Amino acid sequence: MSEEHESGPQLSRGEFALLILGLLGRREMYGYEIVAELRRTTDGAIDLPEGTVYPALRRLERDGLIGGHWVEVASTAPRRRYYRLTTDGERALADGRADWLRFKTAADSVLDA
Amino acid sequence: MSEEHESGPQLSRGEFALLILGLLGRREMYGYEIVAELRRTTDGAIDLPEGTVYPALRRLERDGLIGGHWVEVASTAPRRRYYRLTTDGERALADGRADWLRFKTAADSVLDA
DNA sequence: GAGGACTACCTAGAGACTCTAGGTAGTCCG
DNA sequence: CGGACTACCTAGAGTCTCTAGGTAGTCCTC
Repeated sequence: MSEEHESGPQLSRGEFALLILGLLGRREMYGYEIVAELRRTTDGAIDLPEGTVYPALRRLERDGLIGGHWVEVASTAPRRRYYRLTTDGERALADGRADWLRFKTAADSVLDA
Repeated sequence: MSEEHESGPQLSRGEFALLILGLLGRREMYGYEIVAELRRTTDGAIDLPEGTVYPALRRLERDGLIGGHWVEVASTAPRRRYYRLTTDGERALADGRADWLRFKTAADSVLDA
């Protein structure tokens, strides 16, 4: 009673954003690289289309979780927008990791037993 | 080249539907019970509002993954609509479990390392 | 030198899902 | 009578993912 468990939205709402934060927690990366790295790191299990990633990056930047800056690579090649975590982003990543752990355990207990 | 990995939509699109299938893989249940059982089984980590569960049940039934039937409990109490997995539902649950395993491993490799 | 593949970015719009915030209707308790 | 509980339901807003493109330059191959 009065527990008032704040629950709120469960993980899975923007689950992919957490994966992007996870990658950016390692080092700066640019959008195109994130797509490739996600595919490589997960052996192809997670393969987000660019149309999913670029908007997600803009949302994350808009929300102040990541910061981006343009980098000219060569006069010939396309420039890249590199992103890194902000302080808020690091906090969100830590929270997200905890949520993921909880959710994973919970889902396992429903799907396995 | 020609790899053409069919990828398709990742898990997380309708992730909660899989949890419902997981519960129904154990035994017949009705909507209100599913909400409570999900909360109980997961120690409150997953606490779906009824407004999420009832529409999900109707989608699953519409898609032929579960079948429902009304049961009168007592002349006084509200009747319940019990659901059980269909053959297609069992197959979907098996596929979903495999997807979940892949996704879980993949997400861990992004979030941990 | 045309076609294709690759690096990088971008957008619009459709579709699907989750959540909020209710409502119905009866029971039981204080 | 107010509140809590069992069970069901819906409408609408909001958010996200995906499809399906487009831009623009480089490089390789036939």
